[in-house]
Amino acid sequence: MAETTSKPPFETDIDYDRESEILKVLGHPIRLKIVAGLISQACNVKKIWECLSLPQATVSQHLALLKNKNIIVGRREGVEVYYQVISPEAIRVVSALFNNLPSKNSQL
Amino acid sequence: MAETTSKPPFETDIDYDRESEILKVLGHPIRLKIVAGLISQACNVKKIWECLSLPQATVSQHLALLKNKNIIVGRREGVEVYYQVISPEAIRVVSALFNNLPSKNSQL
DNA sequence: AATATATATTTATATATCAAGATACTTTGG
DNA sequence: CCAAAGTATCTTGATATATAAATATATATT
Repeated sequence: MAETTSKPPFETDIDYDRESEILKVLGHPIRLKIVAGLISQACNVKKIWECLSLPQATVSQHLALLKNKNIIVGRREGVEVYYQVISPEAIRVVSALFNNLPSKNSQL
Repeated sequence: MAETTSKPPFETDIDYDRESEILKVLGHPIRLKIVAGLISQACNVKKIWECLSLPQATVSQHLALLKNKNIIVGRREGVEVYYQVISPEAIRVVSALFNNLPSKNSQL
């Protein structure tokens, strides 16, 4: 049944909306820094904004976005919230971008 | 000297602006489709917008952006312009995103 | 309950991006 | 030079985004 034409280079059976959404979220220097950092180790919010010398609210907003897009999750430990990256795509992308071996930090 | 403190997870010696810029450019479904397609084979503009069923102007604008950010280059062949991906980072990122072996389509 | 610390949300404003139609440019053939 | 095909740019209105500032919430300790 059909589909005999030579497969064009522009696929249609990939969720480009979701994939590009991940790239878009990572496509901001602050969020990329945050995610790259969180890949190497989970971290609480205060340490993040102190390390990056950014206003707490700014970091919190970016974290909220990353959380809403299911790139990271936070687990509460007392007063603090520790975030970590849970999106395999995000981990692969960031690793590839920085030319790390994808297995190097592999948490999954 | 100095720098004896345990290296924090948030590096500062990486060009996050440029790296995030690449992700941002790729972070749009149309551009991601275009780049993914162009990675597998260089292509002229008309074929691109025909394949994607998009207005020519829309595709041309996205191509212009990709060109300005040095993700792709076009070479003219008569009336047509053939585009191809030249950014190694973009190739790595897209390959990683789609979980391809990075060496699979490797043109470099 | 009151306070201090950590984190989140809301609001306002400036800026950037998007899609698509209209128009202009470039190259080739006549 | 002119017309046609392929491609690029300009424009406009709609939508999304970034950041700061202020405020709100949650938790732990006293």
